[in-house]
Amino acid sequence: MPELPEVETTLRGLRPHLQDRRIDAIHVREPRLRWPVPEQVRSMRGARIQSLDRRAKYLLIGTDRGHLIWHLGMSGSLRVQPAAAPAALHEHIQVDLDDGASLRYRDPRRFGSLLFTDDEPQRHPLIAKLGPEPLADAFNAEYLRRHCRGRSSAIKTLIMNSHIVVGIGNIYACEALFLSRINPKTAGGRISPQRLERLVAAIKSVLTQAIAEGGTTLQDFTRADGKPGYFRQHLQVYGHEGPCPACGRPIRRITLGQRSTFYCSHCQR
DNA sequence: AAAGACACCTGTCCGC
DNA sequence: TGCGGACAGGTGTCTT
Repeated sequence: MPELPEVETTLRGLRPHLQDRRIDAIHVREPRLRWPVPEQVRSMRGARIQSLDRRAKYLLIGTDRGHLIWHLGMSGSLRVQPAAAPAALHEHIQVDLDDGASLRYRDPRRFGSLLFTDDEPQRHPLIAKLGPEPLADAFNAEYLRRHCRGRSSAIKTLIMNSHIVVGIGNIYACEALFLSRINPKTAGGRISPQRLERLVAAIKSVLTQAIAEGGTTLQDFTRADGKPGYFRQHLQVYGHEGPCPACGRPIRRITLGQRSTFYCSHCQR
């Protein structure tokens, strides 16, 4: 479900509720997530939350006893509710705080994960080899060119590859390619530096706007306060099969790397 | 090394 | 109303 803007929205919503709180209890109702929830998580009772950060689509919760590393997968969401509120369906984890509130993790498909590390989170095997953040200066046209050079993969799969750049999922990959007028199927190695420059700018632009709108709610994404994100109304091609907003010809839907891909074959070349 | 398929799991929607 | 199939915001792992 969540791409970078949705995770960032979640982070910003959670921070004021979690910062400096003590963990009074952790209920793991269903440990069978993408990886089994480790035993150390259950023993975090009494830990003090000191920091809340994001790396790629991972939420990093720092405490005086180590870090929780939380990924929302396709269908995961985190919300703050009173500790006494009943658990919803598929609400697998509940973290009770010392102010009577609680953090609730709901994830119907269980593709998400909750991990623990007592090391620096950026050294965790899942995080250590990730590419740069898309909104950081390190992600620029020269960087992208280096990683596209000589590659036959479709540009869409390259920008969705977290070892090249993190945080770009199916929605924003489609949108950024539309904005930069690049056909998603084009081999990365056959795109000019000028067009890669446009693509980088489009990626930064669409992600920044989506964060400002609180992310995209398609079905069930909610922010920490339960409200939806409002970027959906700005989507130009994702989920659309009607007329292209630029030229009026039909938006095409194809499959690339086993993912639905929406684009305009007239505007995007 | 790179590219592509597959796996994980549940819910929803659509056509018959 | 029920059933089968396609599809869904992610990503590590396996095979070529």
